[in-house]
Amino acid sequence: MGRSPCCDKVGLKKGPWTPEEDQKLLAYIEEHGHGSWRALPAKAGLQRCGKSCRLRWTNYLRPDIKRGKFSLQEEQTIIQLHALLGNRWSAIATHLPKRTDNEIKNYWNTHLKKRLTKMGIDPVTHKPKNDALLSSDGQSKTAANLSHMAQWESARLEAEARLVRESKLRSHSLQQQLGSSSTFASSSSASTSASVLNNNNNKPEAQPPPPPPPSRSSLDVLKPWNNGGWLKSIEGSGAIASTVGVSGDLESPTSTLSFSENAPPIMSAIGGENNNNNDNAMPMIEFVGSSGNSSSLVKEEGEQEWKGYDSSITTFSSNLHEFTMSMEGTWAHESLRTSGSHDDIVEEGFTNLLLKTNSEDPSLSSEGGGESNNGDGDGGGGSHSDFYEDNNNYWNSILNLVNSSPSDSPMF
DNA sequence: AAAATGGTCAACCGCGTAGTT
DNA sequence: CAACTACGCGGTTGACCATTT
Repeated sequence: MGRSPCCDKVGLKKGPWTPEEDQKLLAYIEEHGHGSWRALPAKAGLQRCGKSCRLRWTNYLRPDIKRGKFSLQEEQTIIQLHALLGNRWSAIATHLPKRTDNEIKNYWNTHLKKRLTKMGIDPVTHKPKNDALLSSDGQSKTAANLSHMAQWESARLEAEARLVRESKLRSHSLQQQLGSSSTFASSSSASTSASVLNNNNNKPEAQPPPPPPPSRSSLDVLKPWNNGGWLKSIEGSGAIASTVGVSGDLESPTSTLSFSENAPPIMSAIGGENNNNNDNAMPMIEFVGSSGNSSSLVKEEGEQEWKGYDSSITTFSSNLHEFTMSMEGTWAHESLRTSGSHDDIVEEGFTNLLLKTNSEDPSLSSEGGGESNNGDGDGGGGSHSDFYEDNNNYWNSILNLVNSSPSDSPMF
């Protein structure tokens, strides 16, 4: 487990990059691709360690990087994904085209985190701070477990969405290798994408729920999840349709998580690049909710339109809390605790839980969880319209929150 | 005008892990 | 299987700039 000594070598330059260094690195990668980062500096004539070169490339020189202010939609995406994924910046970055994990991380730390804090929302848990204070230790532990489960499921979603990208990038890279000498962009992106995919899938959080499928092949990850039936159950509910191309066929994986208008508006990782004219289009989180909001999504820049935040905060907080509580109830489910059946848990799935966010379910409100959520994804006994409406409210409130919260409100 | 303070962000550091020998 | 290499990730630092005092 030796650590890379590359950065310990003496004589290597550190600190800000000069334009000359940038030019050298850029020219080398354009011509040869980055190849081995460790070997690159010598070949490119740079007095830098490979790590530094990689960082400079991925965070600054890469041609497919968008710089400048984050749009409102990007902010929304970050906040939501952070609620789901925590500080997994690379995973979050996969949903934000042309943004680097470093940039997102910085933006979160310098803008969004503060904004949420000012609003009385814990930026770590995304719960109202008052609520966090009230919760007992036991609840906190349970919530932590739930968070892990949520992360597993969200990771699955990431992987699925990323599959599309990976496949596309591979084919793109292949085309370029076949057709031209300029391969740097696609090869870099492809390797990054693949690596991120592996890395994320292989990086379980502290106490993950049941072990996920083996992750050597990203498709292997998805097979049990998709074929095992939990998605079927969701599909059966009409809530979500997820397909991964031809099973096990990397050639044409298409991944779509789409929702009908009446479906619970969780998030839609829009694959669909196959018929997308924009080659740079990445799977973006698409918030499908009640009307009205969609238009605001295209508003420019988050500095504006942060009005009406207080009511949104209230709604957001309470809904988020309800969501968490329902997760607690589900996670505490006896079958999940004792049966050890991975299928059960897999079938339950975070998405399913999300869809089941129904605070009216009495079994969910009882401590220690009750006999609920046995995973048929049918929405239980409650009325579908109410159920969908609750979920609509939940996600829309997040949208409203972001849409309406002033970045520099005098209120705070 | 100068000093102090705060905000931003590029870059570094250390760790975990996949892959290789 | 152990040792090692290489890489990517997230946390942190520090230089730079803007604003305030």
